[in-house]
Amino acid sequence: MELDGRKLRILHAIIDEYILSAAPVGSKTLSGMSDLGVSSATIRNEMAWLEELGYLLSPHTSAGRVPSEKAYRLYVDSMLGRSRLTAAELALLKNYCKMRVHGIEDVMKETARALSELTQYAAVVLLPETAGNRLRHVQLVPLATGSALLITVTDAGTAHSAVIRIPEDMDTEELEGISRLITRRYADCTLHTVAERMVVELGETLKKRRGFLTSLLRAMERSTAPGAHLVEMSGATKLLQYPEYRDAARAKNFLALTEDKRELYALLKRAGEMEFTIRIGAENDADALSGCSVVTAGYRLGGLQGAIGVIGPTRMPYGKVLTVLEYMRAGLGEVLTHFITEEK
Amino acid sequence: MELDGRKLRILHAIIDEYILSAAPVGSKTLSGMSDLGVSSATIRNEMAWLEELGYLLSPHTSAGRVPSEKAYRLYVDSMLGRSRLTAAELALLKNYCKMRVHGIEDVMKETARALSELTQYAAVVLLPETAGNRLRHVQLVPLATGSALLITVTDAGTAHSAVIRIPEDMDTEELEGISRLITRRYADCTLHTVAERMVVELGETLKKRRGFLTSLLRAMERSTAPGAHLVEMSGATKLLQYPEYRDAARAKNFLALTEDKRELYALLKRAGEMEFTIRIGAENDADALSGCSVVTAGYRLGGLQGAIGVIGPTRMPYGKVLTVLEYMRAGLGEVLTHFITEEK
DNA sequence: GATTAGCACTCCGCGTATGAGAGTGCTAAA
DNA sequence: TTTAGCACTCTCATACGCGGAGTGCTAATC
Repeated sequence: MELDGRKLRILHAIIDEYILSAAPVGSKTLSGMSDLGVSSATIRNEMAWLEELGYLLSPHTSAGRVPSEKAYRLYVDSMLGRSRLTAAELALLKNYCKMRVHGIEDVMKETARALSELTQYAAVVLLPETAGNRLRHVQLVPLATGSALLITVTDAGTAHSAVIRIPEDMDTEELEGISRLITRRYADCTLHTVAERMVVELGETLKKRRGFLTSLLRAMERSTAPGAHLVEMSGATKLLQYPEYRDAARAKNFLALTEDKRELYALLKRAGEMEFTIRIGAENDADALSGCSVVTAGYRLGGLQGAIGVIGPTRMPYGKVLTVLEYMRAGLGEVLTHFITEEK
Repeated sequence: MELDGRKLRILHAIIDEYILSAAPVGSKTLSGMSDLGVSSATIRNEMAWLEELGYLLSPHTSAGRVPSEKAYRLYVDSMLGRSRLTAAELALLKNYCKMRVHGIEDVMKETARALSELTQYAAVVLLPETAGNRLRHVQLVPLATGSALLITVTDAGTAHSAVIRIPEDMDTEELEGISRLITRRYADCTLHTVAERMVVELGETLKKRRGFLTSLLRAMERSTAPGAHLVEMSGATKLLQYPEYRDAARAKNFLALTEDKRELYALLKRAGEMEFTIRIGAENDADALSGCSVVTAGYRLGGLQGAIGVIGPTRMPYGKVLTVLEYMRAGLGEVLTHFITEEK
């Protein structure tokens, strides 16, 4: 059942070669290029074993062998060698770290772009969650009669806005007063606490506006709720350059992820709690990701918690991708410093 | 040089048929199905003429004929019949109009989604411009020491935020004071006016903070500047279902638009000033749009001005698409009512 | 003179055949 | 246990032939 050293070395060589060439690898090429020191016939015997054990697949009788998902799993679990970045890649990363920070959305977009550029795969970034976060500021700005813009700022450094209906007789002064009241009273409370207390507590002082407060709270919860807008994706079309996405149906299947990000959100949400995750092929339960691998790195900074990740074919230089993610996470940390509210 | 009535009718029939079938249409099929009342031989003669005049193309000797871009241009200029929407389509539109409005970004996303759903092509929506718009509110919220979140609300009903550096000794009170000062003084001024006057005028009262005011203004201009975030695109992958995008290279070329929206922005920017525009194939100067047609409808609501549009193959039921755009524009108007600040 | 029927011609697409190439599995020898 | 050799299998590229679809031209017809 166990794989002896030579079988492992052969499997390793096959995976490395296949990641490079995307073509089934045969016994002859293998004996020729790697330093295994055995003939092609021996390798053939071992390959037959490896296929028996489920680590290799033959597309057909006389093609070479292709690593199975089980093989990749073994590869990342035990055979993974970290890799170094080239000077060009380091330069790109350095450049990224020096970017001018405008808003957190820009940071996410830039991060996704850079990550995709570095890996040449699709990159995804999960914005820091706001659920457990604290309120910083609330502002109501009148728009038309009967409607106003509600802006909620959390300590994640993000502003969320929503249009809400307001009573017709509510003027600018009153809106300003309510804004100030909420901000004063609940600054630095978690959103959860605000949701629990606000209507009850302020409802007493503002008896007449109780109904309004309720709808205000609903709008606040809705606009700060984690959702699709928290996911940034970049470079999805880069995958079209790889042979595994030549098939139009499969490409379309994958690209559907770009249109509806809820699936991605669910994916990254879980991954955000881990240092690293590598999900290979069918290990992703999303249909659109069949035949894809997803590698993610979670980050946590102050109260912020999010994740960055890369999506590509299962044939992926996992070591390299992990290294890039590691560097990228560090870079993101640097960039995000400005956004984090001081710990008290 | 002129096309007599029969040539026109034949050309019209060819275009209609080609839009339906996506396959070159021959003289025999044409004489069989349409009510031209002439034999295939006559049609052949006319087709030879039409090809001579540049309205038809033959992929090869014995395929049928395909309409040229010149033919589509003639078609939309003079032969276009408006079409009716089906009950299902009207239902979809009605449903769209009843959507719950949260923020203007949601409106744009929803509009693009619905438009793409209705036409089965890629849809784009240009957010109302803010350039000529007026300031409603400015708010500075402290984040970490030395940084704050700047929020600018315009009368387009949108909030723009940006992280800025602030002097270390500036406290919450002062930030609040400056916010209030700017809001009081410049509410309902155009952003242009604010940019011209603010630093000079307030610089006098706040001598010590002149440098800060300058960087504040820069951040305000930057975050409210029209840019890529103003364009919403939906359903780009729908185009993959059409035979003209089977070619992977072409598909990739087109999908690049999803990644970098500046090109789209430029495209829609010009279109926003027109009631309708139809740009066929090479009439779009963007490379990514070769072989595509872009149909747009501009809208203007209160001070807001934007555009909605559809991108698809040149083989497109232009009449139908125009009708959908017309309805959609009306629907968008209804939905946007809440966002428009009252005229004074 | 315009229209049409007829026919030769062209080109594509498809199915079949064929051969080279690559890789395997098995057997027998080292 | 390893290796050399060989027959076998399967794919891929190329070639060939053939039917189908459509055209252009010519001659007959209205």
